[in-house]
Amino acid sequence: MLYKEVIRINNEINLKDSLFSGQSFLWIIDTDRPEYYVSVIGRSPVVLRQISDNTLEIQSTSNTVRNRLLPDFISNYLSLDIDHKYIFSEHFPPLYQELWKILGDYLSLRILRQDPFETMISFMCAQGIGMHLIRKQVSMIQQCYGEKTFITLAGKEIPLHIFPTPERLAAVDPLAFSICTNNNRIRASNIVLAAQGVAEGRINFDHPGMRELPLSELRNTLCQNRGIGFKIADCIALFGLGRFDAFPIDTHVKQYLEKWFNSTTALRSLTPASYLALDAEARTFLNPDFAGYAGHILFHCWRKEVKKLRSF
DNA sequence: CCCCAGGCTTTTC
DNA sequence: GAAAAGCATGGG
Repeated sequence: MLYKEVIRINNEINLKDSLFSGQSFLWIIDTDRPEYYVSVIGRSPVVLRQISDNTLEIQSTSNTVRNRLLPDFISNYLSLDIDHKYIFSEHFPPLYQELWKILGDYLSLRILRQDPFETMISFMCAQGIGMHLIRKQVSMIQQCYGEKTFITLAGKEIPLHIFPTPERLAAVDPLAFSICTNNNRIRASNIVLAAQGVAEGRINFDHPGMRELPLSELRNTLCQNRGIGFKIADCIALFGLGRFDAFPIDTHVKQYLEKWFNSTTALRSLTPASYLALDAEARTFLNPDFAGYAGHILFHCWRKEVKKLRSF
């Protein structure tokens, strides 16, 4: 049965940039109806469309999530509970006036609260390669190992794949799986090991405290797994565990820290030591509780406005 | 041909 | 300790 509703929100949102800024790699656009964005959240196929700055149309044909709860479900996913005024402190705009003007168009970017397992695997695919290759890997994992389902949109059935469960990925042959990891066998093996960790309960994202641990402890815990370093650990925390204080530092973040914030630390090569130094530095001009939320807005703005990247 | 992409691990000084 | 090489592929 089709369920459709319009939800109104307090803040503005840029839905497309929020979904396609590279925090989730799983949203697709139906070429016949490019204004509709389709994906599976949890195990529920969902369709979203932006109606105005602060209204969205949401659709679902699934009863996995009780449909009457869908608005709350979507609100949580899009972090609509987070007010814009928390993200940057009041001291920020006067200190960085030029940057603040450019950032204006990007403040409506929302961070998604995604599934932690999906987030972990997606960002393990993101080592030293371009965004399109990352997206290719994640969608191949979905299509090769994910359960197939459908969403009905305007009478047309669109096929979709649910992201595979930890148990499914735990059971695959790493060598065969490497066709999904850009032929990188080490990465394939690391992902299978991580999936086994989740399937066997050694990695437990539902563990009480996982979302309250001090950031350094959480990061060190996640880094126990092969293929996960500081950056990927922080991405899992930020996008998968709703830890908006986690501040992942990659090549782009390093670049904008130098150019926009005159960080001399950012001139050094990115090592564990300089990573921690940059992390501490960023918290002096970003609100520490929302450093990663702000960081993702800066990241997306940097890539689009300065690097002129079209595909993201 | 080069260098760079949402890095991490191993080896070498 | 810090630096360098290896991993893999596509695009500028």
